[in-house]
Order: sequence, then C-alpha cells, then structure tokens
Amino acid sequence: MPVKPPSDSTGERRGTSYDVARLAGVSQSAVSRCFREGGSVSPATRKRIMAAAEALGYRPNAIAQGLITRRSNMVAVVISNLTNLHYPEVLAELTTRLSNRGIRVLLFTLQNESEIDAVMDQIWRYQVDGAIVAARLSRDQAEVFARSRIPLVLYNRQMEEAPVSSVMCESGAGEAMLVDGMIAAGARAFGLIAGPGDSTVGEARVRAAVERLAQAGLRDVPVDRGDFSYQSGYDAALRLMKAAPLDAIIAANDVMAIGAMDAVRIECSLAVPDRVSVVGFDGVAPARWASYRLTTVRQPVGRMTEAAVSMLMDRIEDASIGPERRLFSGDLLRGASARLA
Amino acid sequence: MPVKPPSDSTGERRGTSYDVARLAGVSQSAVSRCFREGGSVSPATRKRIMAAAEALGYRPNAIAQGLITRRSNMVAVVISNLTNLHYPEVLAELTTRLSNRGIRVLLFTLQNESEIDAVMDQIWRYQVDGAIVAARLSRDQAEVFARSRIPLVLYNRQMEEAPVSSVMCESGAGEAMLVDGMIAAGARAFGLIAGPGDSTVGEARVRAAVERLAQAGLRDVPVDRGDFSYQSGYDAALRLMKAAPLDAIIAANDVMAIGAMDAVRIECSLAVPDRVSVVGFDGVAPARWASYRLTTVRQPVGRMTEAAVSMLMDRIEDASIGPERRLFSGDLLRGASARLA
DNA sequence: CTGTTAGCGCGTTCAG
DNA sequence: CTGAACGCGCTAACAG
Repeated sequence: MPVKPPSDSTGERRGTSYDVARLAGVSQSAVSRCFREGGSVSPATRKRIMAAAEALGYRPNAIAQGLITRRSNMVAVVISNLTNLHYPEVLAELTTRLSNRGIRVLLFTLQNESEIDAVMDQIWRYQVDGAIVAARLSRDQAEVFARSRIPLVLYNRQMEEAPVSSVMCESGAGEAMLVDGMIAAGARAFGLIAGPGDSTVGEARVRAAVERLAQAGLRDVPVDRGDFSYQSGYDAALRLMKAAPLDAIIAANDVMAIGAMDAVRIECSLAVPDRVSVVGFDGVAPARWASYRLTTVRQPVGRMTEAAVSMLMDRIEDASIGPERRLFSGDLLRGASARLA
Repeated sequence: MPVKPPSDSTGERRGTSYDVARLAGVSQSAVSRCFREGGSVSPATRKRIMAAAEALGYRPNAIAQGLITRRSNMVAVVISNLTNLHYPEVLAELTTRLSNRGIRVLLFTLQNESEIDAVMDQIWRYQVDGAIVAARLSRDQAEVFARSRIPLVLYNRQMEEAPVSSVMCESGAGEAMLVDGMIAAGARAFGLIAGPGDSTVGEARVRAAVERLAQAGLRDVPVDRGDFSYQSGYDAALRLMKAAPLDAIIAANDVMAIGAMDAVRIECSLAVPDRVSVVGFDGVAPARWASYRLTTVRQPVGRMTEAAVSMLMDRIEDASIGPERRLFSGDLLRGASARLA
C-alpha cells in the first residue's frame, strides 16, 4: 500500500508519548504508566505529565497499544443484510453496548454469503479481540475462529453440529402462542410464509408453527417461501390465497407479514383480521404503525444483545471458557392483525 | 526471551513474517516484499515464500502494518441514530463501497450528541485514515479533524461557516416539485411538519417548502415539529389538523409523513389523498409499501455514498486537496399520497 | 516511584 | 534480487 510521504510541508506529526515525556522532563515510560490503570506515578509528576499531554493534545496511539498488548479493543460485527429492518436495531444496540465497555466495532456487511471468506481474512488480519456474527457461517468457517482463538458469538444463528456460542430467540413458545390463539379464535385454514431455506431462524419458526398446528390436528398446511422482504411476503400471500382461501397467515418475519397484510387487504380486498389473520415475528418498529398494528412476537433485542456482548467479553477475558448457548423467548405483541382468543 | 514457545495447544501464537521467513529459508524482509505491491522478488523464492505462508496460514498483521505505514486502512463512520430507517441503507452502502476499496469501517453510533466528543477521542486514537460523519458536528469539532489532518466528509450535514467537505441531497428542487404539484392540483391549506431544530437537512427542507409556498402567495403556513419518528409525525399531524383543517401536509422526512398519513386517515378519518395530501422526503423502503405509496423525494443514496467515499479516498491519498461540497438532487417519487398535477 | 531496556510485527533504506 | 539493521509508538519487566 502506498505510504504517505512523511510530513509534507506543514504536516506536523502527531505527538507521541516521547514528546510528552520530553516536555514534562520525564521518561517515556512514566508517560505510559500515567495513561494506564494501575500505573504508579507520584501526584506531582502525574500533574506535569498531564499538563504536557494536554498542551500537545496527546492521546495514546491505540494501534501501537494493540500491537504490544495483543488486544486491539476491536470486535468484528458481521451482519448479512442491514436492510432487513430488524438488524439496524440489533447493530445499534450491539455498538452501544460494546462502546460502553470500551470496545470499538469493526463492521462488516455481507451482500452475498460468499463474501464471508474475505471478511474472515480481514478479521484475522486486524487482530480483533472477538466477533459477533449475524450471518450464515459454515461449520468450517466457525472452525477457523476456533483455530485462530478468536472468541465468537453467533447472533440468531445456530450451529447444530459444532459447539459455538450463540444467542437466539427461541421460536417454539412464540409460535405456539400465535397458533393457539388463532385456533382458539376459530382459524382453521392456515398458510405459512417461510424465509429463505438457508435461514436457520426462519426455518425454526416455520417448523415450530407447523408442529403446533399438527398437534392441533391441522396438517398439510400450505407453505410458500419468501426472502424476508416486503415484496416477497406480498407475493407469497397472493400465491397462497390464490391456491386456497385462508383465514390465517403466519409469516417468518414481520416485514413479510406486513407485505402479506397489504396483499390480503388491498389486492384481495379481504378484511384483516376479520376475514384473515396475519402474524409475524420480530417486533420491528413498523409493526406498530397504525396501519398495521401487527400481531407478532417481539424479540427481546436489549437482553439478547447484552447477552451476546457479555458472553463475548467473558471469553475475551478468559479464553478457556467453553461455548454456551443462550435462548430467549419472545413476548407476544397483541396487535390488531389477528383474531386471538 | 528468544526461545519460541513450542506449539503446545495452549500457547500457540499466530505466525509472523519471521516464521514464514525461517520456514522458507529467506529473510523477513523478503517475506514483507512478497506481500507488497511492487516487491522485487524472484519467482522462485516467491513460490517458496508463498508455500511457507500457506502452510502457516500467515496473513500480514494489519495492526503492525498500520503502525509502520501510518495507514490503518480504517475509516470511521459516525451515524447519529441508526433507527432512523434511512440510515441503515446509507450505512450498508458506505460499508460496501469502502470495503470494495480495501477499507474497513470503524463504526460509531450516537444516542446523544454529547457522545461525539468521546467518539472523536477514539477516532484520533485509532489512527483512522478518514471519517464520514452523518451526525451533527459543531464547528469546533470539525476543526479538530482539520487540525488532526484527518480527512472528513459530512453526509447530509452542512457546515455553513467552515470549509468542510460534504455531500448533501439538495432540498429546493424536490420541495418545489412537491409544492408546485400540490398547488396545481388545488391544495391551498398547507401544514408543515419539521424535524428537530438542530437538524440542518430538516430545516433546509422546511425552509425550501416555506419559500416555495410564499412564492405562490401562501404565507404563514402553520409549522409543527417532530423528531423524525413515526409517532412524532402522527402527533404533529393531529395537532395541525386540530388547529385548522388542512388539505396538504409536508413532512421533513418519510417516516413522519407516514405517521401523518396514519393520523389523518385513521384518527381523523379523512381520505388521503382525496381530502388531504401528504408528502415526505427520503424515499425509504416503507414509503413504497402498498398501504402508503407515499409521494416523496428519493435521495440518490447510491450516488451520494459513492461520492462521499470517493471524496474521502481522494483526500486520504492526497491531503492537500481542499474541501468540496457536492449537492445532489432527489427524484420525485410519484406515490399515491398526494394529488399532484 | 522512576528510568532503562527490550521487544510487539512489520515496511523500508542501504549494502552486497 | 536479497538480507541486515533500524524504527513506527507503545507496554512491561527490571533495576535503581
């Protein structure tokens, strides 16, 4: 990479601990100690050093610190599609919480899953202290983290066969509440809108709903598939309704549910929830908008992100801590898009 | 301690260029050259080095590289409220584009504007090559970047009195199109929903609308204020409608416009756009949802983020390039929430 | 409590 | 084309 020419014309280099030391008339290591936690420095010299540092606008160089400490105080956050409406909230919470603990976020967003390898390369090069991944990870890729000794926490992803730490929002209880409520209110003709087949959470939600429906004696429920987007939910709902009239639609996430509501109400001209109930999963902000008032299961994003961060930090502090999975349950958000008993 | 710890399972340090050099039987500097652009290495030794690197899973340590080259290949991205629905899209685009140029994103999100100082401290410590800021910055804070010689580009913010690079979506043309269209279609009783007073883009949009209305002979247009959130748009619309019946509402952003639509249609039971036209600004995804089909001005996010990134990169490569402002115009998105002629 | 000394892992002259 | 030597800015023993 092209190196910038050293201090062209007026370009003064940024002050180092050495400059501060000279100005304060002490050794460089005194300055270093002054900026660390348990540094033993006499109040008098500390004062002098701080004054000198202030005068020079000195701040310890985190890059140099990282090189010698082997702690970059950076954590990689990998998110697949930021446009998914639920993730921005997750990302904001993660960033805030990490920041509160003095950790910086190195952000990686993926368009295609294939980019993950390039990302892992960068993660490795940047000596991040750990990684939180909200994207599909193959078993091999998870292994790389393990071999590299980079603590890893998956967010709403699961690694069935490998022992990897993760936090998830469990789908069973939530879907059961939705299904039970709708059945009790008289719904019988159900339809499902699944997410992309490679989404573990999406599949888990659909599976949970299907199982609960089966327990209630409802089998062979039609399932269509979307990609978690509004349009895909809209289209899937239309296909389902065309194939057979339904009185309840369960979508794998809120945005598709919203799309389904619009399709049912606007294109099919059927009242929601009077003729058709629609439910989702996530609890994104638009689900509460007055035009939708979606009945859904809200993920406890605050507790989940806090869990992810603290699990990661624990494993950064002590690399010997083994993997752990934490499962959270969602809260039923009683909107007005489904008849629930 | 010159003795390298044996690769027992606990202590395994990551391989360095020295390790690669030893395995390949060359010097460390040969390895270094091998991983740089124009490094002069004979094909034979290059092959040996690459083989050794492969065997050890060696990757250059970006932290160490940054220390010596003074280029971290990291750029700080500062965003105020990620939950604002328009910003996730911006962030995703910025990240992708930076990533394509081999730059990593160090993300900072702000809850309160007061956090900006702590963020600037971190930006400085981490030796980022530059910063893209989509948050309010005081003149003094911008000065800090200048003094620190950290290239800075503001995104949709403007610094009136100071020469700072920025990319903005210009409001005048867009608001004019909206206003003119609605007036031509017969609207006369306008109401405005502004953003928070400290938002330069928000104020600019309102000012643009007010001016255009004044040109058309419409003065003393009532203005209420929100904070860019759905609820605040909803509430503001109710207050406006209660004070005086309106036939057109102009909101400073899409999310408030959506809130206003819901207030008008659901709480006031007035048809949109038949009785009341509602328009926004941004062009966020939900604006296109069938329940809203918001008439709005879409920001050219792709071109704007590309501009921000390339402006920043240019100034990173050549620090002597002066500030520049780039103004983009939005496209009118003809939805169905306003009667436009 | 303070200074001295040794690196962290790498890029880069400058001799050979 | 290659290697020895130096230093980026800092932390961490270790003496004094």
